[in-house]
Amino acid sequence: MPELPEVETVCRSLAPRIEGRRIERFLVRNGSLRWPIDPQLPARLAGATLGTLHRRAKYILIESDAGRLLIHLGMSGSLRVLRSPEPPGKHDHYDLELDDGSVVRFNDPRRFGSLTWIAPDRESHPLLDGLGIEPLDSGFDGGWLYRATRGRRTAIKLFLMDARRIAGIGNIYANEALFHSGIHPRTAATRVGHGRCEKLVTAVKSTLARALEAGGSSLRDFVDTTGACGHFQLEYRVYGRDGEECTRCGGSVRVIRQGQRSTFYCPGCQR
DNA sequence: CTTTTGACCTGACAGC
DNA sequence: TGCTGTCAGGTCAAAA
Repeated sequence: MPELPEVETVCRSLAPRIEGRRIERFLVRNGSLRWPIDPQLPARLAGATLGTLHRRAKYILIESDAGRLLIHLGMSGSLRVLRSPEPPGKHDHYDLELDDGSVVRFNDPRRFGSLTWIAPDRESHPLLDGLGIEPLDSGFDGGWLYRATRGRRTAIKLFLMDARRIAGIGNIYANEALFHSGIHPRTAATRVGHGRCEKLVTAVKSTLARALEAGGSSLRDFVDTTGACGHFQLEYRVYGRDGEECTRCGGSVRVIRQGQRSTFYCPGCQR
């Protein structure tokens, strides 16, 4: 579930509920996530006051006077804010109990998510170092993409998804953006010229922005309730539509494998 | 350095 | 019904 727009939505929804709140108790039920949760973490953060939230790629950063929390939702993670107590489920791995009685609860069946900590005296974190440009930043433009792809023979779709180049474009958005820009996902990155770089950047930005709108609207109370997805999936042109009719040319959407992930595209529209 | 592959996990679903 | 295999929104680490 957590794509970049969804992580952004979670941040926006979470921020007003937790900024300025104090952590009364930090309860870890199962610390074996992608990386084990530091056993010292609950003690270090008990009593801390939470500050501003930020998103970097698909990471959620939460400032506090005892250091920063770095949260990743992985493939199946979600965060909810509970207003009244509720018995924890099988995959509810940790709770942040806040001073207003609410509980921030992390659920993640596959446990690909993570919770790490950046000490107050540390500038950054190894997981954040080396992340590429944010796709919604103004610096990410056609010229940037053109320069960055010169000499790169990897497929353009894999390039889009390489976090050390561009941070936060997931499988869905790579597929959708390539469809909207008419580029075949297997095209060598270095063979995408000026014009198509411009087009691709525009497609990436508009697809993400559109999904943020869609996610934002139906995810407004995401952290309060069920963790249901937004409705951007209703706008998928190729993702998950293997064998279905292309909405643009009427041809058949195809699926191939790239980097052990499924790539969906329209052979008629994408060259 | 770049590119590819394996690994981490559970759950849902298709096919037998 | 139950078994087996495949796939899933991510991404790091190791191998090639």
